[in-house]
Amino acid sequence: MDAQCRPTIEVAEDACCPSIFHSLLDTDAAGALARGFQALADPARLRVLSMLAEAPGGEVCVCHFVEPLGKSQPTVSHHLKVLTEAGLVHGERRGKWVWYSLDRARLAELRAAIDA
Amino acid sequence: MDAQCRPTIEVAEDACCPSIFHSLLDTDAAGALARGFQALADPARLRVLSMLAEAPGGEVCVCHFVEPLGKSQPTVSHHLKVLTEAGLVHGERRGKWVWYSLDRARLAELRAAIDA
DNA sequence: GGCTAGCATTGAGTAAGATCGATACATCGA
DNA sequence: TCGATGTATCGATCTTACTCAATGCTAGCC
Repeated sequence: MDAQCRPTIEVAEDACCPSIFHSLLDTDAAGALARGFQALADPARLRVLSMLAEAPGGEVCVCHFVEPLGKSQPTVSHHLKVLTEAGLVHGERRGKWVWYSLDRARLAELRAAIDA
Repeated sequence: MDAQCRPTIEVAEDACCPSIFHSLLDTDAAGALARGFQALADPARLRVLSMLAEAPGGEVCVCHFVEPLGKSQPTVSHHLKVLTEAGLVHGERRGKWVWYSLDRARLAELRAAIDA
């Protein structure tokens, strides 16, 4: 930090102080957002979301994920759990099968956050 | 996989085959997207982006990040490098200082990807 | 009940990421 | 040239995440 280190445009002296940044995105909000993006930060999970977005009926049975993803069944189940805990998808059991669908509202939240 | 496992809405028998999903989001595209979201998946980096978005002049000197983030200088430098390699920011040296600014086009790419 | 099939959980191994102290590099002023 | 300051890199440590084999649980069928 240095008195000569300030934005190139003219601003009030007080405005070039770190304190003005403290309230922009508080630690809790940043953490919550980061957990959401963390759920998107895996190729397999992105492909799961892609499959759900394009699926007829908007839902996909777990058994339909395994072969296209090229991952073991436990690994697929793990990724679906991560997405579920992030609020991005939710599953519903029907007999022997579990069907997953997108939570588009939660996705919209993350998309909106990028604007900030 | 089971013959009785198909979407609840009526579709052609052939449509309920994993092969229709193979081309939705290929492995390379998913990997590139995942790296972008991985860069967003950290509270400190989100706060960096927030500070850049709100800063007068659209740029912030490195020295202005350290105290608000509550991280050591090497850690801040590391996060700025991650953001730079993800194409989300870029830095410019001016004398002793390095100023960082947002790459809003890259951010828009990630935002658009959530729609897919 | 016993069997099979679909899915979730556990445990272990490996890889990747966050953090910081020490240090190197770059720039500026004396 | 030398010292001071801002930033980046290195090395080490610690935590977190991905992956799969083994196992457990649930639902349907005989």
